[in-house]
Amino acid sequence: MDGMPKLVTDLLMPDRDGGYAKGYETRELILRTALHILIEEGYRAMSMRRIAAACGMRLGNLTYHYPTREDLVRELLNAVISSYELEFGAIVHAPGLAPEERLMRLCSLIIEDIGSKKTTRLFPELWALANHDAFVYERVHELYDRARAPLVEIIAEMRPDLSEAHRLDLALFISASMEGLTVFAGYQMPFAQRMPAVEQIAIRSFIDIVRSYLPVL
Amino acid sequence: MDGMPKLVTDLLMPDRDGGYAKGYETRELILRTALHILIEEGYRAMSMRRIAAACGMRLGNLTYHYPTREDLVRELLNAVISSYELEFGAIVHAPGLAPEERLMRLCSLIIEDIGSKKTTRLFPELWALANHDAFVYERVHELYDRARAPLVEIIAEMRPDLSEAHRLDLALFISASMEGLTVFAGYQMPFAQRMPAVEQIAIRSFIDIVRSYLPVL
DNA sequence: GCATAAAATTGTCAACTGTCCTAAATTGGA
DNA sequence: TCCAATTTAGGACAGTTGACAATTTTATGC
Repeated sequence: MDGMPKLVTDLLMPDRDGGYAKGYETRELILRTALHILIEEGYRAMSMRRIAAACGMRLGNLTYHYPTREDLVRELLNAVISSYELEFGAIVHAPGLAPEERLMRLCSLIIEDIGSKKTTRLFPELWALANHDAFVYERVHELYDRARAPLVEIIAEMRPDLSEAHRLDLALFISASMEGLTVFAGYQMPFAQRMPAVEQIAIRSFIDIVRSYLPVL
Repeated sequence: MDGMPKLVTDLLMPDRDGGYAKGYETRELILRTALHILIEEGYRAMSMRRIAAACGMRLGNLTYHYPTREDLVRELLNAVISSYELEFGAIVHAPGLAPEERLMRLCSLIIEDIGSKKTTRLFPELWALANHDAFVYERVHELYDRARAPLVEIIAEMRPDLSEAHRLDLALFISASMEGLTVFAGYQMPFAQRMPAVEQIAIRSFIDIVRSYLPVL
């Protein structure tokens, strides 16, 4: 399809409870196809009929597996976000390394993912949806909470003198800084080629601020 | 409506060429109403009929002023983005101040704007649209180019030793960092209350990195 | 105030949307 | 192998969408 690396597996399907194997495969095809349309053409184009057609199946079959569009969207988000959670859960358990080094590697991984087509295209859609849909809002920020956790841990090692709240502030800034790169240096964005340089700046900046941050009282 | 400050005037209408004053007012009402729906309910809800109804007019009249939905969206984006461009064009012409001080003020203004309901809600929609619409992509990044210009200027004063490309890299990082705050600490976002603390971290971090950045060869 | 350009109304069109229902085909365990 | 559960097909429904055309109403320069 696109690039080969695929940092994050596209979808993490929920466990199959009952039903035939065929149905499970069909549901996976449906969600994968829906995700593809969402990424390539946007949320507006992701209609039930459009998904069914792209799957090569009839509308009736689609609505058999996902009775309403809301059901489909919820399951799609769950599957997509779960795959990111899985990824960030398995990351950076590299003990023995200095916290600075682990911070660098973690940020590198996140920024590399931000440069991927999937993430660059998907997350702006999620951010827009989250502004008008409580379920999406909840699920997206739950993901960010988990992605921030290892960051907070590393910061805690580097700055045991700081309160938990101040560590969170630092993690928030770092997290937000990286996410913001999506729009400017993400996949096919105007400054995608500058990503390596900006990444260096970002990581240097993050280490500096974590080392030197002195909260105002 | 919401908060009173209104950093950026909502819309900058194009000059009226021909037509009655009534028509001009109607077009302004249409775009203002469309923007309101876009912010409150998202792009999907912004249908021609929905806009017409919210304006208290008939669909036929709406399509008289904007024959196609695409026309309306284009004009809306032009008007909205123009108002931001006007804002950032008139900003931070405060000579006599140290560049660090001007950098701080500029970033404060941008971050304050990011915390507003309008910007927090509007820009994620624009980012998502830009991924699937060349016109929106063009217009949004044109806006960012202009918003980055004063940043690059200040960086040039602080770091005359750097090449233009490296100044741009720094400006990109700073710009992206701030935009990223939208999702985490923007209007009604989970960490909106931490915005002041994160802003302090951001600005300290920006000044540090601009002062100390040493590009790799 | 009047004539005319502009604006607004009203109704219609085909295409698309999500949801639902029934019947046929398929799957996979007994 | 057979049969019941599951999956798929196919059609229908009411509602919505963007676009268009004919008509009436309103605004404004002369």
